Amino acid sequence: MDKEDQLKLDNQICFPLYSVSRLITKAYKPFLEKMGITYPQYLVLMVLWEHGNLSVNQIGEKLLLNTNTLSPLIKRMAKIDLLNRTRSTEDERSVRVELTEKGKDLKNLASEVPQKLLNRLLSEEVELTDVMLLKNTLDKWITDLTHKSEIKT
Amino acid sequence: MDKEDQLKLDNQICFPLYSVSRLITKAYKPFLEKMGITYPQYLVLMVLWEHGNLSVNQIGEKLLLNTNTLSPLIKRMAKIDLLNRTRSTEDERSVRVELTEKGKDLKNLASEVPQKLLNRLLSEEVELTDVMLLKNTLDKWITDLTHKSEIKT
DNA sequence: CAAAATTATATCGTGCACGATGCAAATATA
DNA sequence: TATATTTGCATCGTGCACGATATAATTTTG
Repeated sequence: MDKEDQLKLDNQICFPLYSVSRLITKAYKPFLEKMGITYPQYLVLMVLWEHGNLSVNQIGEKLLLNTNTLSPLIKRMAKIDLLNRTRSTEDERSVRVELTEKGKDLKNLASEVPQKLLNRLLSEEVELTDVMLLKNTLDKWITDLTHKSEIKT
Repeated sequence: MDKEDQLKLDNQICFPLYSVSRLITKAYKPFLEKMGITYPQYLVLMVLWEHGNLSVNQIGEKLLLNTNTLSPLIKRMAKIDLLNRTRSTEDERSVRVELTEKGKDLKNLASEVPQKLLNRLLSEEVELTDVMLLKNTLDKWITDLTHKSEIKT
């Protein structure tokens, strides 16, 4: 593959990754809308369901997000009564995030989501082929990388 | 895998996809900053380099983006003199997007990017393991899907 | 112990994404 | 041909992402 080809859209790992990521997020949307939440909010809930109360920072570590994204996000979630924010007493810098009953209850609704998503994708040919395309690009890309790193060592 | 496990972060295809996509975009950043562009702007340029002048709509088809995203994006690119926007004379609704000399010249700089990115990722253990994690999740996920669709038919 | 460095969170500005809506040009239809 | 529909683009509002910066609390260091 020459430099010209490498500049083509499908040959750069980033584009399939970027578009499939958006596609899958969109596939989640109808289910999340029923729960009244967005996709990043769903991620925060999943972390809290799994690990219990955490600080803003700890949530960020799990999701690879900084506070400049998380702070407003968590505040919006507090506004719709999914969680409470309280300053820690031992460390006044730290904000403890705690699920409300409403936040905890959503887990029941959410537990159906992964299955429903799979079923939905099975009936949507387009999305599935895009996912397969990503898989192929990713595989090729990883083969490339491994090959290169072997040469280096 | 029961419903409880399915709700865990790493078992939902969306999260690795979402975080690796952001990770890779971030890896592109230093290279794109030298060119004075963002990642979505880089995508638009790649499309135009490959296909020549296109309408806003045609660009959207390649990138899977609607005009509510593309219109402002392309206007920003026009502002920094990467391209020109002209209403088509045959069809007054259509806007033709045409690279400026500056936009065309950027291709030379860009042609180095894919190689440099690979090298960068080879030296960044963290990002690489995340990519591998995505690959594994994706593989497992696709196996699941194929299995399910076989049962259905 | 006081000054410096670190840490946890928050705010600001910019640029996406995207659903909803609007509008004018082009096309289809009665 | 008048009307309805479709098409191409744009705008608006909301919610992320994220670099840069700020601030207060805590910890480290001289």
